[in-house]
Amino acid sequence: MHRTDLIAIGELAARTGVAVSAIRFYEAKGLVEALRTRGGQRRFLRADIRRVSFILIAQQLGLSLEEIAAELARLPAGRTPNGADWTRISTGLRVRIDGQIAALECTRELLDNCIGCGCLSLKKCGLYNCGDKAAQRGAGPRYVLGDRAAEIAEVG
Amino acid sequence: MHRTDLIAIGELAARTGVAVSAIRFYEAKGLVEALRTRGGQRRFLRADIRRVSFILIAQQLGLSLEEIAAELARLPAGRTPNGADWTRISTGLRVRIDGQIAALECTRELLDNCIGCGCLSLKKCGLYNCGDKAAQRGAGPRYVLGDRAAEIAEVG
DNA sequence: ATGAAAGCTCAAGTCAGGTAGAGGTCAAGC
DNA sequence: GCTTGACCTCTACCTGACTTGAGCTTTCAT
Repeated sequence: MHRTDLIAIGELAARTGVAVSAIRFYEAKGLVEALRTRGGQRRFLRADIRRVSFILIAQQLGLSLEEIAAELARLPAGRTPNGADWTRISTGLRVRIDGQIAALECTRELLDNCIGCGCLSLKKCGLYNCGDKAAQRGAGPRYVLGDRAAEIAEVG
Repeated sequence: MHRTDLIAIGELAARTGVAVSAIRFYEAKGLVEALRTRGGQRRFLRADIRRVSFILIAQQLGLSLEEIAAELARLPAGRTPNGADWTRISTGLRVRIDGQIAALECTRELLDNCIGCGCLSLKKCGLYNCGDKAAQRGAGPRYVLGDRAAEIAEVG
């Protein structure tokens, strides 16, 4: 149990459910780091299983890999992160969840008003202004969506 | 007010805040339909402003264009959709919002447990099983995320 | 000592949801 | 009738998050 602390990429993949190719991709993006054997193969720390788990959870909450990298950067340097470290960093996610819920509740309320009149008037409803959060959720090419919709004319 | 019922693509763009290129893209995807002038220019119905507005709102809730197309397909054929039609179709979105909120609340609760122990153990937490909704939110290449994470081993 | 399984790099492809630009046409007001 | 701005098609490109494949090497159990 002293040298098995290092695991191969395949095992990390199996333990986290992430594809091997994805782990290499994460490494390229700086989300995880690997030691190398003399032969050039990657060897990860057991602690990296938690790290990858965190990536998955954060992704589900809509963080981009870049944002996740920023969060992970706050883990202690040099030392292997422990339970308390993960607790601290995960607490940030909770705040994000709260924000998302609030935005959705706002959207729901506005939609209810809209359902009442069937208008779908962007101006009246303000359906677009419910938290930038709501707009940003969902990766992909939606960068603009939040900004765009602020002052849109009324429905003809 | 009888022939101005038809609007050019630029006006539809201006009224909805969507780029002209995006409207053409939506047409290509079958989300909107256009009549054509003899010269080949697109002419939209005023009612299409509502249609595009619906697309925007649904997008914010995380529906893909394909899903939105499916929703829109339920609008009355032949007849121009009226307020009641939009009310009916928008009500579907409300259900979706409720589901998203529930999934987030579940995730939050599980995360709270996790924060308690700092484990990030996917098996123990079940953080991934909180509503397939939560997993699918966020378009882009995440198709797999929901399926993948079901039976993942415990953290070493 | 060897052979299969797992790993390596690097370039290219995929998918969603678009944008940008080239090169040419239409419509409307003067 | 002409000009100018809006419109047309088509191809190519963009981002994010990966996957796929080719061609080659390392590791490990026997």
